[in-house]
Amino acid sequence: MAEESCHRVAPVHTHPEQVPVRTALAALADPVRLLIVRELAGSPDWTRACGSFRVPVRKAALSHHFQVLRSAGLVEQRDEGAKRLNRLRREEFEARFPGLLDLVLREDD
Amino acid sequence: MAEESCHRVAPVHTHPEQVPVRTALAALADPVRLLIVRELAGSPDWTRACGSFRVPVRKAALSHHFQVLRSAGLVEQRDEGAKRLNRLRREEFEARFPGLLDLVLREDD
DNA sequence: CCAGGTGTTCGATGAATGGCGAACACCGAG
DNA sequence: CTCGGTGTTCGCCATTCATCGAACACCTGG
Repeated sequence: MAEESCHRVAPVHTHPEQVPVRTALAALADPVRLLIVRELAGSPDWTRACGSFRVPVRKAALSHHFQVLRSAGLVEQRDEGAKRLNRLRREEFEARFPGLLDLVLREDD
Repeated sequence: MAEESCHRVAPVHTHPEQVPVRTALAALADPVRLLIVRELAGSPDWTRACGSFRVPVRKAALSHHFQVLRSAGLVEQRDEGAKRLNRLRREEFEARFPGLLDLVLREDD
């Protein structure tokens, strides 16, 4: 019945199309998540593991933030060996919330 | 020294230009405030008093939400007799956060 | 197989947020 | 002036949220 071999449980994703506006706004309203999204926007897809971001929180909190970002349709994750690589869902998110991503990326604040 | 006559203290406003993105996003991420903004968007300027909105909270909470909306540069208020009339700061907010207002107004969710 | 690195999950905790009623302040109508 | 309506402020309470350390699971390199 198993689709693939005996790998660890894949992360649960939500497609931007299914995301309510409030969820997207709330996800982007947090300082740490904003850091992650911006840093991720400046890196090629699938080049950043979760632990590679320069954020002022520890692993547990970081893991929680990635859960929120997945639920908001902002981040996609894939397991690569021991690491979990990330990708910003630019196109899909832009299609669902036009201009929103640009808005938070073009900020210094 | 008084600018006008002996009126009650005017509400404190923040211009959208001075509003950090996080503040704007957080303000719009609340269900009640979203109701207010949407209802306000469907009414002409200065035609809606605070108490005239169909929201599921009482006066005290409502007053709090308007405080948040003012701080986020979303709403402007003016005293007219005993009532406090409201206006959605469409132009200014749009200039500061292009597309954001349209995004939350074009939603059914 | 073992060790080290990566990430998740599980309570616990403290802070922030949103809600309420009550009390107060202000205005216009009578 | 008194009253009813409008809105703010003040405690107080409940819920949510971000954070942590510790324990666990998984993968890779030796």
